[in-house]
Amino acid sequence: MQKKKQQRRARVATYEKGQARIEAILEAAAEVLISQGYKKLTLRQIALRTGITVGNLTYYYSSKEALLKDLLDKILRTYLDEMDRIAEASGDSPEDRFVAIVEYLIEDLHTQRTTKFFPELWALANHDDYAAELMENMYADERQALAELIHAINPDLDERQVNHLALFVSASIEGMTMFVGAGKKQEDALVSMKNMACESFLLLITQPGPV
Amino acid sequence: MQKKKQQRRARVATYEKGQARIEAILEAAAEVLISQGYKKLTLRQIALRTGITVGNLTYYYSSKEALLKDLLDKILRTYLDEMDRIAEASGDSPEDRFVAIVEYLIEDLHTQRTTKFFPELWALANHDDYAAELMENMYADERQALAELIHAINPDLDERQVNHLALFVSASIEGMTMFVGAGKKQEDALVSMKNMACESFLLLITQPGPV
DNA sequence: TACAATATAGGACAATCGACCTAGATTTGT
DNA sequence: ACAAATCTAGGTCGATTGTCCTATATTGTA
Repeated sequence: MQKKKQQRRARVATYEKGQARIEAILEAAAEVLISQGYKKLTLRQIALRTGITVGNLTYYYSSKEALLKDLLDKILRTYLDEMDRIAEASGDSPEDRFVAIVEYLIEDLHTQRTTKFFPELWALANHDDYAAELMENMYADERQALAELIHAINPDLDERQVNHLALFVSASIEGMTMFVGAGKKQEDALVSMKNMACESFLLLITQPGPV
Repeated sequence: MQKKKQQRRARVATYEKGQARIEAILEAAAEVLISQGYKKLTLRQIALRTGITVGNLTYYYSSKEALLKDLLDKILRTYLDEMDRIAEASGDSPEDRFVAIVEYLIEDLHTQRTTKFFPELWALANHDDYAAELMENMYADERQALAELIHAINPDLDERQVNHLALFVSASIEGMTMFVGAGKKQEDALVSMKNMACESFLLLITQPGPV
């Protein structure tokens, strides 16, 4: 048996003050991660940004690992929630809804938060099993939403084709992060990318080639 | 005047032994970065893997920053060199050469090295100016090669269209890293992605929509 | 108002990091 | 073969890290 170790997430905060503190801590941690990178995501930086002491921080999170888990959970959940909101709020035709999601995902790239956070997540997932699993689950949800719309657009596609198309769409969009993200040199090409992506994806869905 | 500081790269190694040591150090550093991530890329890990002492390591690299620069230079150069080789070695028609490059880039994803290294590079580029510049230069070279072929395939496209198409192609491929890379859950979809990408890209190039 | 639960501050601790120093071993050119 | 250049080992140093501990302050409740 290897390192068991008491591994609760955040301390159960019963008072309002404690609840608010945990929120503040996670928001401060997100800001540090995004503005300074994972290397500088230290307990002291987080405490400083939250406006509390390290001692107080460790009262809420007994380990950095637990804090990181809550942080990743919180951030990824906001992205999934927002995507669900977009998917439900947009037009009735599957094409409209598909385009709405693709456009949302691409437009979201020109926020500093998204541009900086995801590469950190991908690097983290390289060597952190929990981050890898969380990331995989998030993208699986995203692909599921895309796959349903793709199937509705072209019901002739079999399940494998639909899943692979969703995967291609998702991967293509994520790849834009390093090029048209906030502050990147090609940022002004974001609109072009959006149009190309929509056109290309719809063509691929409605007129699938061999394989 | 801020931190000037003597900033040579590697010590000028005049003996054969020294030259070989530097090569061994950079290879060991690459292995550590890929197998353990940037967080564990410490002078002690690198020295251990090289089979030398930390004192000896700092004789060749007076700072970790200098070592990292040489490491990134070396790795990125190998990718550009390989891409040039592929571009020249493949068929005569621009379509063939375009497809050859796209297929090479995608197939390369199922090596551990590529799958692990690039997310580390992207995260590094988030907060390290040198890494960001080096990365941008590499992708600019890649886009240049793609753009030339795209123009040859469809000479009717204007320069802006060609550049944006090259950007879309490059971004789409990079995005696959997190999904069909070595050890990823969707790795078996790599062949499908390759076919979809080639089909989709060629369609986009030969039948461009508005914008 | 009292008392127990919760929250906070401040510091100590071992471990690890990059950087630096010095003395000795090895290699090369003469 | 010998001196100079190069390479190597081993240790120390201050700074930073996550974690832990104790004393005090604040809060909710009986």
